Amino acid sequence: MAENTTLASNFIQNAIDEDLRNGKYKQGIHTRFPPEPNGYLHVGHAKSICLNFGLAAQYGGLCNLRFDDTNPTKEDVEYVDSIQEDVKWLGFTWDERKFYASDYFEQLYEYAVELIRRGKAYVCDLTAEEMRAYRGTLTEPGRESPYRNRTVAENLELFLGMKNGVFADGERVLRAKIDMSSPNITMRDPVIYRISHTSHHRTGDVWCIYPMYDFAHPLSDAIEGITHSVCTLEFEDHRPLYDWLLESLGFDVETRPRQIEFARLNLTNTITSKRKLRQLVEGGYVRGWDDPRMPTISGMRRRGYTAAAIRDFCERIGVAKGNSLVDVAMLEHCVREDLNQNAARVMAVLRPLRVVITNYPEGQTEHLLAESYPSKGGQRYVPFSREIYIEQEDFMEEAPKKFFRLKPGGEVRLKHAYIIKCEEVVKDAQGNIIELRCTYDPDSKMGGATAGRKVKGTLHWVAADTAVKAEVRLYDFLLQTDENGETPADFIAALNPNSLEVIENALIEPSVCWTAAGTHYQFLREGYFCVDPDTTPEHLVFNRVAGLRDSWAKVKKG
RNA sequence: UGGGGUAUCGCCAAGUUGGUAAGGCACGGGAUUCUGAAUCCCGCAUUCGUUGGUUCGAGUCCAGCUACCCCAGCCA
Repeated sequence: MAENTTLASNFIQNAIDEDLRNGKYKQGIHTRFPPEPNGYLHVGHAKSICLNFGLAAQYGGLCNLRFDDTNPTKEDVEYVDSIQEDVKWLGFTWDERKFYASDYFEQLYEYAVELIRRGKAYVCDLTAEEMRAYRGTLTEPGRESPYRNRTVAENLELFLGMKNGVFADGERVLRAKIDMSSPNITMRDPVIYRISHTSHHRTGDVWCIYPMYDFAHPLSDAIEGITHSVCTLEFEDHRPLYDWLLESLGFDVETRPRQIEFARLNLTNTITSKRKLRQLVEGGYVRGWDDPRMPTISGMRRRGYTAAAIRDFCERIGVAKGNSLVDVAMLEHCVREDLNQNAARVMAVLRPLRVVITNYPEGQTEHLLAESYPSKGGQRYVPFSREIYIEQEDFMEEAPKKFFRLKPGGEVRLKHAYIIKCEEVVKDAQGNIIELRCTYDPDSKMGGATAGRKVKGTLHWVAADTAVKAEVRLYDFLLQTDENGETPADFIAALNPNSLEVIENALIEPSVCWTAAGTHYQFLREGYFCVDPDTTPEHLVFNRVAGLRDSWAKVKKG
């Protein structure tokens, strides 16, 4: 592509480059995307997906998809299915390398046994509350558990008992034996296995003990031969534990995985917390995980965001270690840029105002040639007749000086058609404008004698007799954020009551009557739209992906 | 008051061994236009949280200070 755009490097690439220079990871770069199947993926995950798969591609390596399914109480197959669909849709492939942490339960168990044998883990009988008390605080060291010095044999037997289900949930845990006085709380003998008599979505009731993230993750990485385990900032404190485990179990320093942390994505006007998104779904604030207002991958897909736009966005925002809040305008810019190239142009009138062209022959219809892609070519025919509809917003009886649209006595160009002049305004008993009576310049269409005449405005329109009715759904931000773009503490109270506006009776040119869900269009002068899956042959439904940039709106505001 | 992090334009973000501040978004101005879109120009940090120090020279090195984020789940 353009070589004048210097792609910014990031600290992760620098770290990998350095590792490579130092002769580490001769086996090649290997990353992984490790979602927990406890919810739908959102934009924040898209950043991680692009990063992990992107890094692998960039270094000629591989990236695995791995479900981090070590907590059966929160996970479900519904989520593993949606996650795969979303990653694929984003344009990435894991080939045969789809794994589950649960694939390794047996090996993980063996590693835990080995840790016990090496005197580096013990079974602890403290209750959760007691353990909290023993852990100490941020400023005070913890105290050693009275069960810390059990013999290896005793630990082995107890751990086997845990595995065999002789204990109840919470009765005992397996802990790593590290350092209760460590200033890093993560190192104060962290729990690595807990008892939970819960059936797992993949392993069923085979296990009643499940490994904790801190234990399962580094080992899963090592088992898969991951070289760079990229995760978010909050795991930075866990890195010493990650390394401790691999070291304690004897993994080779030159080849074992290295954890690198980056800052998660925050977007203005956007919720990027799985927990909060779930609240929206379960509380009925949206129609589901794929509601077009949701920042989930499935929501954005339904809304009409393209995978290319999302990938471009992830590339542009970069990767760093500082917490940041990206302006959602950046995302919108990326969709517009993609859709401007790739969406067919079409005319649709959202809020119709009837216009009768009094000097146009009754009963006549012309099929005017119109370009569909300004940049790529492609054409279609648009029918024109005596009665048409224009946008209500495009007429003003008392227009300000800078209003380049229709006004009494004024002229305007109808896109792909003629220049018309407003001769009369028809109102109902209440004074509402219900119709405009205009005349047209018969020579002003493309190729005509007066085609070159300059009029200030150009309007989109549809012919009354051939227009197709459509439902159009307009979206606004789900979340109203403060001036700084921050999400208020009570985000439910900050939800935008006007995030969805449904227009039942929009009119669209007949060329789009056959269209499939997911097809993108630019409705001329209105924005980018995408056919919603609710569409049927009898009832078209469009989602507005994004409006066009609107400098008139700025002028209007002053 | 413990530990781990981060501080470069309104928002993201480059800045490899110190050599005299990339790029994108947003914004402003102009050109162009049968989409007030797109496109095209042009503008937009004498300054890198702050205070000192080292140096011919520091965003990059040193010291102090300040601000913000994360950590006390048998969640991930």
